[in-house]
Amino acid sequence: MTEAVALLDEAGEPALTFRALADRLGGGVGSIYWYVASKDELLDRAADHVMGDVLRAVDPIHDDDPIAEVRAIATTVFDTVERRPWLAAYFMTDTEVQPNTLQLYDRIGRPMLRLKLTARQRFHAVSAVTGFVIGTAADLSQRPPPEVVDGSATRDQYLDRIADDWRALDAEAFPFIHQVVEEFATHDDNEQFRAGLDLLLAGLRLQAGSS
Amino acid sequence: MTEAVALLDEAGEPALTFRALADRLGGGVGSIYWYVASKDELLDRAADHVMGDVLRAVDPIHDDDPIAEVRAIATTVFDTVERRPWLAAYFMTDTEVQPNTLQLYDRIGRPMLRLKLTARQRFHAVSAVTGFVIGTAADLSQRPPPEVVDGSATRDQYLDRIADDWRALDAEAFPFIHQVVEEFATHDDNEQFRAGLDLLLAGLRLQAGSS
DNA sequence: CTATTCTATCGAACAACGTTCGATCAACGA
DNA sequence: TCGTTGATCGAACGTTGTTCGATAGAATAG
Repeated sequence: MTEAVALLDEAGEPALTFRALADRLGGGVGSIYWYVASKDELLDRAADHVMGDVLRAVDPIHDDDPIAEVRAIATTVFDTVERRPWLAAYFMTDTEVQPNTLQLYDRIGRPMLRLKLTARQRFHAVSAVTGFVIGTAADLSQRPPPEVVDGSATRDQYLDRIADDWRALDAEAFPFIHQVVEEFATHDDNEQFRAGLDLLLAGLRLQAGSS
Repeated sequence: MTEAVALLDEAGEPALTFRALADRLGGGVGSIYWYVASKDELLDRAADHVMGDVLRAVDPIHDDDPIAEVRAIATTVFDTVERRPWLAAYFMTDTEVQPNTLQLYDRIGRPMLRLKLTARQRFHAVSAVTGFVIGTAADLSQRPPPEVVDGSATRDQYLDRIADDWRALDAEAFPFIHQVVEEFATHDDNEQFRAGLDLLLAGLRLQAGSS
């Protein structure tokens, strides 16, 4: 059932309509409502289904350095979410129908137990990591512009156009953008995520060291 | 025009429909389409309108310590976005119709110019901060559950119920959750955000110091 | 064996939404 | 006076999520 959902969102988020799903399953529209109560719950369950895969992919990860282990897990989560823009909005929205997500949350926090931190610090650290991973993924793989969807331009062309717009800005009114526009034009999403994550984890390491 | 929009989303996001907005403005439905091309653009512009307020609120902020200045700006942005769950999804989605957002982006990066970093490091740092702020705000002020919307339960009651569910989990299968559930039950969103932001900024300070 | 409940399916119908479109009207310059 | 332009309006269209009663087989009870 949710297998068919996972297949459908590979063809874009707004393509997942109750009627399209019913057709794909060879059933009626109303039947789906026997299994889920609403579309929100459908997407909650679909998101949790994906997190089940992440959970399995993350299972063998181990590192003697707790922070390195968190980093490896976070990177795996990011790679998965970044490929599925719809996922970010339904991550951890209803833990009652998302058991896999709950397990993943615990999995991220487990290495932190080996760090010398207070319970509160640990809670804040894990929340910060998940927030950063999901937030950055949502930010980077944001709703693609119409001209990319209809195929009249590639994603690279779109980004190049933005870079050109930025270059045309006044250097005195926008000193920072003026300086980093070339970085923006040549940036790589994954590298950008890892750089931010490393900043966060460096701060965490500092905190764990000076307890 | 967008003033009316800013008023309407105070009454919830899905309440902003073209018909409701037209009624509020005392005009026709079609008239709105003379000013905006689609609902996406309407929300893009509404988001940018709010960012204009943020920009003004942030203007007088100055601190000799660049990182402290970034912290103050980020906190202001967070406070604004957290109060408006719909905002996160439309932050920096189309800079062509969001001049204020573009200015704000530059404003966040400007103190970083005083840090000893490479252009690439600066770009990554600002992206990390904005991603963290927006992502965490979206995560914390996520779509409220139905029972809170219809007033049959308060937000605190809802969180208490989740905490109870978490307490009922097996301590061996969920060691981390078991340890932090009390922190979750008594947590404060703002404190949680600031703790994560401070981790991120501590990492940044480390990087700037060891250049 | 029969009657009754439960599980599961189905699609017509409803209300609400974003969007399109042609009609309309005032203002203005030629 | 006429045609052009800026601006407004609401009826209409297609799609969406959701509700509902009808239906039929399986299981269970008497």
